[in-house]
Amino acid sequence: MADYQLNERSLHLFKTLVQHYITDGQPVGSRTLARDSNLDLSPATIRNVMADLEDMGLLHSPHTSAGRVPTVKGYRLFVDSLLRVDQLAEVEVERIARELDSGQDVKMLMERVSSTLSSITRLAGVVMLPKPGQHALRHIEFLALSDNRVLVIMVVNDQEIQNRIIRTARVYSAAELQRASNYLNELYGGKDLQSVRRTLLRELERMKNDVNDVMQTAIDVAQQAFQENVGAKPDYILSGQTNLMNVAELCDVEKLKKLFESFNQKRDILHLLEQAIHASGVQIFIGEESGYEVLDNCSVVTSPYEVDGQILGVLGVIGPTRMDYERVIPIVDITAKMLGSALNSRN
Amino acid sequence: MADYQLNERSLHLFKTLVQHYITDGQPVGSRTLARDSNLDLSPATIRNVMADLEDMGLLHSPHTSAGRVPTVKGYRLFVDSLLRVDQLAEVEVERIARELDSGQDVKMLMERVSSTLSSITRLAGVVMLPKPGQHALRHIEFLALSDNRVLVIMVVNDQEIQNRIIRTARVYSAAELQRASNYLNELYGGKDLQSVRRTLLRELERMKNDVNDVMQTAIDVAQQAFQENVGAKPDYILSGQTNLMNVAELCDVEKLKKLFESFNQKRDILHLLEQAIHASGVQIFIGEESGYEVLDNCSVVTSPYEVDGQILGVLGVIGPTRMDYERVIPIVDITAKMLGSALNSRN
DNA sequence: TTTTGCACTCGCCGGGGGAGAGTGCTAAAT
DNA sequence: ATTTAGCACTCTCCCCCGGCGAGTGCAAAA
Repeated sequence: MADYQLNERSLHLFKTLVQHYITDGQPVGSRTLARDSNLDLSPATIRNVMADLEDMGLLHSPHTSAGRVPTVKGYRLFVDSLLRVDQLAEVEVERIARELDSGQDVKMLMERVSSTLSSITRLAGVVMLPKPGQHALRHIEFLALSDNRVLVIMVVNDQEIQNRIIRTARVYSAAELQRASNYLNELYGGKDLQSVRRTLLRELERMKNDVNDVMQTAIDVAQQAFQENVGAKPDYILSGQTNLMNVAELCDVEKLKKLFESFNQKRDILHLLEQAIHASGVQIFIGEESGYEVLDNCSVVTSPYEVDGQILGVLGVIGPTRMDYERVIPIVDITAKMLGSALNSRN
Repeated sequence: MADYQLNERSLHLFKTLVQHYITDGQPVGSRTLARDSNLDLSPATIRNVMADLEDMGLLHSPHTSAGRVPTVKGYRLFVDSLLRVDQLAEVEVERIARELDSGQDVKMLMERVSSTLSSITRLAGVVMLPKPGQHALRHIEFLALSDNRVLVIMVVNDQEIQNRIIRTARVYSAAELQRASNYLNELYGGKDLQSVRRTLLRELERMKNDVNDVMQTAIDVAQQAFQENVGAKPDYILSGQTNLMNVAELCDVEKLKKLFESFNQKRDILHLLEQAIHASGVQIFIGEESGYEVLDNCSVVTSPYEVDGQILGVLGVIGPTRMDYERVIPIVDITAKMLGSALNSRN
């Protein structure tokens, strides 16, 4: 068994083949490739090269007499070594910037990003919300409602607002609540939510009965307010699923159904995104590589977004394995950077 | 042309046919109907009856030699006159109650309702959020953020919280904002948001320069806070779209795509729901009756939900025309009532 | 090393034909 | 007068077949 080598020519042919396949979706044969490659070679020669590439596991024939199609390994090689990523056209950059510019709160901004990604790439866009543990408590406020209910408003990171309504054991007066919130703001302003919670619990334990009224109220109420759901689990926003229906490979209703169900269940996608958050820069999961069978025939292109070097979350798109990487990659890249600076500028 | 009459027998046969078609999805022929009707008639007789029903426009043959299928008019007759709606089993009522019971805020509750509807009926559930104009301002609060930004928190109807961040021309101190909110709460607490807005604008016009500091601040800030988006347009929540993929009639990817796109664009669905909100009790839109072509082959079963006789919104399910009305109708009905009382109990 | 020539393999597509389901009509039965 | 039986007919669905086109692999020539 000769150990095959990838010379310039075969690489060029391979790259041409992949590009052709990405735009067409059809297996590409030797004649077509001979025409497209600008190499002035006969189909027969091309066939020999293709046979070698197939032996190397980069190509694959759906059946005896159809052209060749890239394998997962082939895509890997393509995106890792062959792809040259174009600079994004100025127009597109501006378009992204424009779409992102007006945003009320963070969640809305994220929705914006997701739908922008999906409409520009014509794939499904996904954005994972900033992961928890990064939330610094900026301000907390209590508001008495009727029936022992208290509205808690927390401003975190100076940009995100969380509300919850809690039920309390007894009625608190507006003044009591005011004092409690003053107390908490003073003591814990700027601290991380998780640690606030831990500290509060410890405090409560240590002081038991031996506390003054203000603190008693504060701890009582705050304890409930921070319970569990603090900075809720990271979630994601998905847009443009309909775009996936245009993709021939996914036109099988059964497959599509599975995919959508997995979107609903969130688990698989979330795992994948969590994996992606640790790497920096654009990352590409090709087909089965993701390890989630629902994502067979799909690739996921992600990039984390960050503020002040702190990675807050990850965004990207989901599409067919044969998506137009040359276009998608810079879009995801730029979008992540712009989201980062958008988040930055509002601090 | 004899004017056909619907005697007991033909009605019974018609009803049986519709029920059969609803469970099977297959055109039903004379032999099948003869077996199912318990009438001890031969297929030939049935055929005569069916021919009459077809002449009346209640049935329709997909082609010469397939059985019959109900027309839209047929469905109308069926749901209006023939359907006897079963009491919902105790178990199911409890299930709905259980699914609805824990709910933090209103939006979450609505999401809950929508997904409950969809999982119980195995169709797509939809809930329109309370329409605007019903919002009584309970409390308003301002919180200074950095960079001339102010967080506005409004509690409306004592249950729903709205946040927005506004940018102000100059920096306001916490004390100023406090006074402004006191002022607004005092003057406008309990009033409808829309009318608050109108009054404010008038006020502003009349007083121009001749106002004291507190009022100036209050009006300045409040004006922005109430701008446009007050009580945002009514929106809706949709769950369980995947269920629609199970429905044979909708398995055509093109059709499904259109439907989903219309869900995303919201317009059509929203119009329909707005129509439904004016009627009381369960309402059923069958196929093309809705007037929206995307909803061809679909029916929409809705019911408004109300608190204290005040209709707040509407909920329902979307499914294939041949959905199981006998089951779906009481479910929608009960759910609307339960949502009403759930909303009531939190006041 | 590349090309030409050739036999071979598949998938796709359209036509043909049988099976099955269901109809409408007519004539007989009740 | 209504219901039934009989029958010819129609239409869909499905399977099978064969031709066509695209593409391959191999061997021999350039």
